[in-house]
Amino acid sequence: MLEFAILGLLHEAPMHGYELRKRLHELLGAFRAFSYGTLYPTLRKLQRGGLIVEEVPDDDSARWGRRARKVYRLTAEGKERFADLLANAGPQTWDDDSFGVHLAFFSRTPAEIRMRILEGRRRRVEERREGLRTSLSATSERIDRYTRELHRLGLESTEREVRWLNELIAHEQAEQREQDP
Amino acid sequence: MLEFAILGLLHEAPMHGYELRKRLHELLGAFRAFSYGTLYPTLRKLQRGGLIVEEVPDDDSARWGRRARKVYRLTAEGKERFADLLANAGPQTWDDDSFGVHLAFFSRTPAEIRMRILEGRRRRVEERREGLRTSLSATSERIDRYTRELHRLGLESTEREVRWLNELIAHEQAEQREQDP
DNA sequence: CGCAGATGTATCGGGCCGATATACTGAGCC
DNA sequence: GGCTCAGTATATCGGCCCGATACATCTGCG
Repeated sequence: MLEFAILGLLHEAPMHGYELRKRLHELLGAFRAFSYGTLYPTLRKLQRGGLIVEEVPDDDSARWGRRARKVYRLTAEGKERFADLLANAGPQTWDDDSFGVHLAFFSRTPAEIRMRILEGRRRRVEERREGLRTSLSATSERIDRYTRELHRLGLESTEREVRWLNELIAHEQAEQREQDP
Repeated sequence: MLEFAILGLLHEAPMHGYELRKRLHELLGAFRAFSYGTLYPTLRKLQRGGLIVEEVPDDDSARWGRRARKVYRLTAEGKERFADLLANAGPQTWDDDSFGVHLAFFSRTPAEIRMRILEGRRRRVEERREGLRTSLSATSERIDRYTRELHRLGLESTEREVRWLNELIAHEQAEQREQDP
């Protein structure tokens, strides 16, 4: 997931680790964090895989004190890999964790993939919603007041997300109709 | 987290792994999964720590084929440990991941700890809400339509959760007043 | 009788987090 | 000039947890 996000962000411009993390936070803030403890190892992994290259700017003015910042730039292979990941819409794509990240790069995602992701996510959230409805309608003595409240909040947010997804899907369809004759 | 949940569930009755997972799912379904890949290693860890004991029922009728189910029972140390964890209300308690689990065992949590957790969680969610408001009000060209939509959904759900927390907190306070003269 | 689906235990590789260490920069203050 | 403090920047390590996978048994259905 972080690999995908890094590749997507470096598409905008070359960046160093700290900056990547800030942009990541800006983009996903509420949904996903990604700590440095994952970021730096992942950068090294991408580097080893030849998807990004590290560049220490020799331009003195671009330097920062005596310490050099490491700037990462996407390679051709990296761009290719990102395109592959963009076109990939599997079941894990609609996980809580992945969905937000994929959405953040939606404007670069092919229209029919966007649709598949949106609909897959909707199915997923609807399933969860039904589970919560069942659990709430059951007059089970097993579930106490607080758990019930938790499920009530869960039900509300799944319902809200389904509505939100429906809006997005409708918008996509409208756009599609504009494109086609 | 899983350690906490297992200890809490075994408080109800001794159980084997599969059953624990089902109860866990019932309790947290929408918020947290906990796969077997975590469950079984954690059970062994708890066993090594002396917090639970494994009991293979010698009663033949309780057996399941030739293969014995392993039933786990809480020890006195385990109960003690769970009580400690219940009384502990630190900043990680109001993480997305932990909060749901803690709430699921709220009826066994001391009232003032419940209050601290609820208020801590509220602060946390309010901070996230403010971040999203800022990001949405900024007329930034950096953020595209889809990311904006994502933030809009995030804002709505944080707002709803704050309201939900306020209700819970009000209810707690009302209960407190009933107790005290 | 056979077979699908639920029950049940277990391992392994890998992703990610939180804590922690280290070091430099710039602004504000006296 | 010298002080502190917040922000910038890179990095490692232990540990939690997930998904995939494997294997075995029981139950109900046709």
